[in-house]
Amino acid sequence: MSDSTSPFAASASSTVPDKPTLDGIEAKWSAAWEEQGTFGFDRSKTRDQVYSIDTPPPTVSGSLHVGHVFSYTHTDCMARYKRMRGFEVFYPMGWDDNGLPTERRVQNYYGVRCDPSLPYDPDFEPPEKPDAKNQLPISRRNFVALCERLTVEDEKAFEELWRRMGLSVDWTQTYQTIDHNAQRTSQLAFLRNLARGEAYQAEAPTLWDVTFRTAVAQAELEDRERDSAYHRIGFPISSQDDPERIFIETTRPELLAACVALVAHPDDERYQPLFGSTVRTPAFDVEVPVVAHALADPEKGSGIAMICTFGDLTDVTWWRELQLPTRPIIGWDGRVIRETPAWIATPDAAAFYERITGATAHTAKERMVEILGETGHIDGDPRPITHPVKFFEKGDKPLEIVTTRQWYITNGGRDAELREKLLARGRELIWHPDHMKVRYENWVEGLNGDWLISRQRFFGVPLPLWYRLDADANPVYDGPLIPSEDRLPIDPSSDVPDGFTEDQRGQPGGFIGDPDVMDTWATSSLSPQIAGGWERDPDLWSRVYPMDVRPQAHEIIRTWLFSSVVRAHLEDDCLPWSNAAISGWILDPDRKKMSKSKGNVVTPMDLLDEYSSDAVRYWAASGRPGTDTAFDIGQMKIGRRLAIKVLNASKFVLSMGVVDDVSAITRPLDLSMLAMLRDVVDRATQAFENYNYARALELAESFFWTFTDDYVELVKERAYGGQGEQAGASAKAALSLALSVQLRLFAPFLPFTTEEVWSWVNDSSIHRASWPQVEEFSALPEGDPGVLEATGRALSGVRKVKSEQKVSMRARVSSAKISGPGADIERIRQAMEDLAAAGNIEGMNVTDGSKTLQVEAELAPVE
RNA sequence: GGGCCCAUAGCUCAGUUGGCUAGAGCGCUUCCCUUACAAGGAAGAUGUCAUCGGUUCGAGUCCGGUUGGGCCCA
Repeated sequence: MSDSTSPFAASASSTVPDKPTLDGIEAKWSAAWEEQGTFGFDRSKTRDQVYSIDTPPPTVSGSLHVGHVFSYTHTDCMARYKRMRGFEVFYPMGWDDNGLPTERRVQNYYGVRCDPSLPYDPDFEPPEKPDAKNQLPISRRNFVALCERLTVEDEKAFEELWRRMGLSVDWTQTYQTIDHNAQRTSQLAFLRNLARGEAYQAEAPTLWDVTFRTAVAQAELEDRERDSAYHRIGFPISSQDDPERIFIETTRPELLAACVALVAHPDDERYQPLFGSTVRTPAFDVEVPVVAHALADPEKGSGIAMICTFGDLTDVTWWRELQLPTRPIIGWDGRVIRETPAWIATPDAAAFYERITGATAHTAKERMVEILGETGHIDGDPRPITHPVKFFEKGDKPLEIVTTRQWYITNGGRDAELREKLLARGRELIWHPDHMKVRYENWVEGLNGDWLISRQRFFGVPLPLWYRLDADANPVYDGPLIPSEDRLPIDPSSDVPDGFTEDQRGQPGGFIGDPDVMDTWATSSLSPQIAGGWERDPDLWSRVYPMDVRPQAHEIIRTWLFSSVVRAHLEDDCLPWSNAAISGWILDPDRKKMSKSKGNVVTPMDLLDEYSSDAVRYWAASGRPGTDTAFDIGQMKIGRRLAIKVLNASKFVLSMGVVDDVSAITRPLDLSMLAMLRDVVDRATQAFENYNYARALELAESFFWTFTDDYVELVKERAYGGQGEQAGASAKAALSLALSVQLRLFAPFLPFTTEEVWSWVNDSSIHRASWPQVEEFSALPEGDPGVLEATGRALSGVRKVKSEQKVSMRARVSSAKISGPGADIERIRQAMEDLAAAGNIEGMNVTDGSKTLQVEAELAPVE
């Protein structure tokens, strides 16, 4: 850390280049930082000296886009600020390769698909000419190996971008969400949840994606508006002598065979007489009761609905609360189950069922409508409607609801007391911006079940469990077999539980492994534990946890943020971090969210090449926390201009010679400029403390323009020695201090440019220098900020005359008359020599009089 | 349907706990090669602070309604 009384380290000899440039500085300095270990984490520091960041691991199989540059710059600005404040910054980097996006990418890239029934082929090589349409089935282990192979490539591209952007990450602290440590941590945390009764398995209706053939959690759902149609279907009333029929309207006639009841609102007078009686399902002739429930909407359709196993989540509620039977007809492949169900009893009914068996939901619907038409049970034409349908956020077929055995972790969705505690955690967390807290609260309050963590996928962390097989080789789900913690991570499909041998796998009296992997969020929710060395490196863990900040985007508050809070609360009864910094989105110029599917994404590396990393960072850092920001090339151009200006202004100041004796600063104009700068330091620091890096940048930038446009112009002649040695020393000392402070104010935003300049006069990195403090100004006599402000306005007045006369700014002014309010005039008088020099004014008359500042100037005749 | 955020110059946005004549940059106009900077610099023009009402000595700012936009949840 530099001596705070000295603007620059005196030891370094000044090496100011003739023509400073931004070209190549990214490569130069990222290599230097790597070599010098500038951002290495010093683990001798204790928790109170550390600022730890729970870095978002990017999905490496996704494409790099400008949104990455945007939000990661925000975090890096905070990291660099905290580092300069003297904190030891723990800034690891993770790669999120675990999960479905990687699987899909591997399928397309190599033209393969995973078939877990196939044996491992140690000599397998992927096809040379992948055919995405005709994918080659391979074993799970081969498939996972390809996933790992591809993610290594993807990670290189990300790391290259991060380094080029200047993220001050400690590159020795990296992790992958699928690596050995992440698997061990996820499995260990799960076993701890299991031991405490927070993880449990249940046979329950489960949202199911038929394409990926996996269960989906509430957090992964999204509603999509879809065209559909109400089909009006008549149900005969059971009593023999009643020819009347009850008409329901349904969008899912294909589930008629799964119907278990009809339901109407208890207050609905039309249907009250029917409650307690039964009707018969058309075609299938199954007797079902007519029941009452408040969730039935009298306004919807005919006001009476059929309850099926399971058409939607309301069906699940009715089924649970009214204790209705289970009659599933949709299988895990999304097709009608081939075996005729027991409740389809008559030969006619069985023949009808035969016509829909094996069909997709879509086809079954068409056939069912046909059947009902033939039997005269359908009334009129379908009535088109649009309605919201539940989808897996990564899927493209409507979800089905099937009953399966799955693992869950408690998250307050079924436990009011836990929910209240998690809501309290949300209030305890400091949100940036504050209003994002509401997203969390809305989500937690709306939970309607526990967290389903089983996923029927391949590239993920396996559930670390086996089940005993009974004498008939059927699994005994009670009392799963659990590995000891020191064996983790395990893969139950190849590892063997204690007390068994491999040849007992699948045999009567033997065992089988749980075939499922965990939800990716079950791993990602442990990113602080994975990066911070939980149960692996207690020393590190004690220095970094709970962490200081989780930076992330707002659309994953319900997933990543919430699940992380759940894990930390359950495991350590604490928040995983004290702050959440929520970044906004990048919008294209039409104010649409930028996304790959819209084809409006810009390749970040090209931007960095064109405008320089600091310029792009400047644009990113001007996006306030939580605020969506327009993608704006114009801002990058300004950033580039600012960076070049910093180089040139620094070259000027440093070529004057560094004067690091603050006692030499005596002139009112110099003290005025420094008084303004002192205030900027104070306010920029406060802004950073509130995570408002954008405000800090704005303050620094705004001062810098005043500094270069007015102050430097005013003192230039004096600094060159035009007013004697003492006056010159005051200017030079003020310039030196101001430059040193401003470089450090800009360092979090323009790390390359400021480091380049710093290196001309320092041996050590600016990024380990101390953040400017108001104490650096405390040895100075008090300055009046108004002197520079008023004198600057007077200088502008002189320039205006020259501009209007269309002459050069160097043109001589033979006489200038400046009048204005007494206070302004008093201030201008204190810098009159500088003003005369900057304006090239020979005779100046300064009088107190007019209400506003007036400048008249007479140009000297051109010789 | 419930909730949150936003609306300021042609564009992108600042505007702190209410306080003098509402700011910056881009773009535009007119100029200037000046010993830090032509990838630069100077000067200039540009506003019904979405709208209606309220509180106040005073509202871009606080409160309520309306309109428009975005997002989250159902």
